Amino acid sequence: MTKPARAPRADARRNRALVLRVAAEMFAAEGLSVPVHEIARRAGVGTGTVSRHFPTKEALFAAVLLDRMALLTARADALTAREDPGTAFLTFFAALIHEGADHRGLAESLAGAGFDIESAGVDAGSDVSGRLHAMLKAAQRAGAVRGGITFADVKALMSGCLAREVDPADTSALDRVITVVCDGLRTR
Amino acid sequence: MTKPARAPRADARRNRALVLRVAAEMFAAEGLSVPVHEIARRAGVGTGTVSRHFPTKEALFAAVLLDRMALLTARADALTAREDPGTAFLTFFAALIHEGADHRGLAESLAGAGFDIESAGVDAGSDVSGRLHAMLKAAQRAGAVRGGITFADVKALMSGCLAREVDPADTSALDRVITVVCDGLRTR
DNA sequence: GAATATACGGTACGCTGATCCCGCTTGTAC
DNA sequence: GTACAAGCGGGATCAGCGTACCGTATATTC
Repeated sequence: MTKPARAPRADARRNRALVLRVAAEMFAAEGLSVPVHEIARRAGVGTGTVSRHFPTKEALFAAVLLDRMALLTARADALTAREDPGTAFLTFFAALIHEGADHRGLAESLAGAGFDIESAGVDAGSDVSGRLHAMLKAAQRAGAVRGGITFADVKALMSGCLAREVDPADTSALDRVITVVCDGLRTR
Repeated sequence: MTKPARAPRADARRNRALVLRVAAEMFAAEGLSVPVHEIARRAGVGTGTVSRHFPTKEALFAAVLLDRMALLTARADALTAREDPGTAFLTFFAALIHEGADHRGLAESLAGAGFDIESAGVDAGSDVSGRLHAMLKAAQRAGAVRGGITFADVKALMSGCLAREVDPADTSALDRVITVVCDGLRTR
């Protein structure tokens, strides 16, 4: 029933990987507004090649995020196992912000400008949001994070730290902002 | 030398005010992405009329902000006169965030998506940024706000509270986020 | 080495939105 | 009331971007 569908050609596999790598770099550096056309040019392929492997720009972005997300999920699980709930949550929170700072496209997506990560299905397999949510609840039960805060508040604060105003080259600025927010999240 | 330039016609003045009012509402409700075309339609005028009064979309947005900015400056001065530096700063900080929450266009602009307020010259006359900066420094001198924080950090945190994730209809969510950030800003 | 499905490059198309322009209308001055 | 500049509406124009298509090239299979 399911047709055998022989393995894709070697050059196709290579091109797919190449496009994915270039797209990751460009989304990270320039944000979601980089033209697909430009990604193709930088990868040295035609636009047709890009759109065949990734039918839409959104699909391309989702593919870029997928593997990154898997790494983050693993990180979350490690923290949950090793640290107390409060530390685990705040550390993962900070890690996600750093991730976004290295990745303008991701930050924009979190901020709601462009594609919606969750609706793009990126989150489906590697459930980063779910992990963060669970860690928040655990930290609150442990009394480390103030109780009124909702998961939506946390996401808002996260994307807040990634606002363009924060000079991405200035890591100390990012750390100051993270410190302010984390201290604010802690129980008084 | 300066030509007499007789006063503009009554209908022109009326139309300018009308467009300005409609544009303010729509930028507030929909953000910077609302088409100029749509503003004209809602105002019941042609696109030509809009572009004659305001040569570019950016100019229109700047005009919308100008009077609002004047109000905020006055508010800042009143707070500085009446309150201690720490309270004045944090209150004004919260007020600016609430202003942005009522004004999606302003929030987007602060977040760096779209026009840059400062380069649009909006801030030139009514110096809201300057006021906030001065209030921050005063609050830090008074020991109410932690010292390491820079003005850029404050702007980042501000636009952070305005991220799309915060449901604008849910004022309590906004207040929770503001509380977190303000507590984080205070000296330990 | 020949046959063929697969993949390629790049052009063409359609869409959206900002800005410009021009023929007509209307407020204003005398 | 008349003349005329100022102002008006909205279509034309231009630019940027994503997507679909098609003739050509090439990896794979026998």
